[in-house]
Amino acid sequence: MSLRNAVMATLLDGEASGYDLAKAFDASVANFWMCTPQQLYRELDRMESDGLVVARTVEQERRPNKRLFSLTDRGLEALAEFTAGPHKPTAIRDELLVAVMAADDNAEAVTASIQERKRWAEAKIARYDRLRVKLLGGRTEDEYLTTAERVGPYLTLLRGLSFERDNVRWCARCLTVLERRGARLDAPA
Amino acid sequence: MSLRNAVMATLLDGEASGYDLAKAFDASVANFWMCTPQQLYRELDRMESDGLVVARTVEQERRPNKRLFSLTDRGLEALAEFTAGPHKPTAIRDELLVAVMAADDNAEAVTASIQERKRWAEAKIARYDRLRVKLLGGRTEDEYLTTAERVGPYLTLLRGLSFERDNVRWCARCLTVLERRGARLDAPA
DNA sequence: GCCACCTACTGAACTTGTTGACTAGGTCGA
DNA sequence: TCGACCTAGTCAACAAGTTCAGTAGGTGGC
Repeated sequence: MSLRNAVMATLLDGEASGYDLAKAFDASVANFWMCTPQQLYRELDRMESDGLVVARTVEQERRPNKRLFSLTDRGLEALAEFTAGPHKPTAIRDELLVAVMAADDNAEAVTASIQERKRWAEAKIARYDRLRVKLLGGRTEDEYLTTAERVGPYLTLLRGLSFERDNVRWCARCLTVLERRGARLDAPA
Repeated sequence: MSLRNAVMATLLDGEASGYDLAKAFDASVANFWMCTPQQLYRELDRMESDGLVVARTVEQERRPNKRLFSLTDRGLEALAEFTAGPHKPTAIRDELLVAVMAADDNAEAVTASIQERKRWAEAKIARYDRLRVKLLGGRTEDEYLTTAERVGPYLTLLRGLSFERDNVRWCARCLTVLERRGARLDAPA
C-alpha cells in the first residue's frame, strides 16, 4: 500500500512515464524503496483508477507511445496525509548478511561475496556523487540547502550515500577479520 | 525462498522453537532480515516437510508445548549452497525516507517523525551494545575475533550497530537542515 | 550486417508477506 | 484480584512482490 507514496513523492518532480519512474527508482529511490518495473506499471494503473494520478498519452514516432503520469490534487492530499502519519520501521532484506551470519562454515565463498559487495557499493557511491553534483548545480551545499525549493530528494540522497560508505567500511572490516582467521586456521601457531 | 536461509543461519546456534526464533529475529536478525512470527511458523513447517529441519515436541507443564527445531544434514548442505552462491542486492523499504523525499510540503510533521526515528535508533544502539558485550563475554574484541568459534553473528551485529549510528547522524543532519529552513521561511530576511 | 542494448510497455502465474483474530494457561505488580 | 504482558502457538483472508515471457521498432558499435 505504500509503493504509491514513493511514486507520488517522485512525481513531485513533474510528470513521468512508468519507464521514467523505473529509471528514477533505479537511480536513487531504490535506496529506500526497491521495486521492479512491473510493480510500477501495475501500481500506476491502480493509482489512476483511484484518482491519485492522471495519465496523458503521448504519441511518438519511431518509438512506442508513452503515458505520462502526473499528480492530481487528490494525489497531493494523499501524499500529505502519508507524510503526516506514523511510519513503519525500516525493513531490510540482505542476503549477504545472512551469508555472513553463516560464514564460519564457508569463509572463502563468503569472502568473495563481500568483495563483490564492496566493489558494488563503491560504484554506487560514485553514481550518487555524480547525482549530487548534478542536484547542487554549481551551488555549495550550504547555498543549496538554504535556497533550493526542495531539499527532500537531496536529504534522501545523502542517506543513500552514507549507507553505501558505511557498507564499504563494514566490508573492509569483515575482510580483515576473515582473512586473519583464515591465516590462523592455515597455520595454527 | 530465502527466509529459510536466515532461519537456518540462526539455527546454527542450536535448536530453537518458532517462538525462540521470533525473539532472535527481533533482537538482531531483523537488521538484515525482517519477518513476522507468522512467516516463521509457516516457513518452519515447509522446511520440515522439505527435510531441512527436524522438530521434536517438548511437552511442558503449565505452559503450551513447544516444538524445537534443529538443522538436519540436508539443511546444513542447503545453507552451504546458499552461502556459496550469488546474493541479491540489499532490498530496503523505509517509509520515513519516502516521507522525507516529500518533506518540503509538510516539514513539521516530517520533523517529528525524524525525531522519533532518531530516538528509536538510539534505543536500538543501546540494545545492540548490550548484545555485543554479552557476545564478547569479557574478552576484548580482538581476542574474540581471533579465538571465537563463530564470528558471523558478531559481524552482522556490527553491521546493525553501524547502520543505526549512521541513522542517528543522518537524522541529526536532517533536523538541522529542516530547522534552518523553517526559520528562514518564518522570517525571510 | 549482425548483435546487443534502449524505449515503453503488457500479461499471467506464482511466491511471499501482512493483518487480525483466536486459544489458553502463567506470572507479576498495584 | 484485576489487568497487562509472557509463552507458544494456529488459522484464514488478503495484499504485495517476483519471475518469465512477449511485443516491436530504433540506435550504436565493430
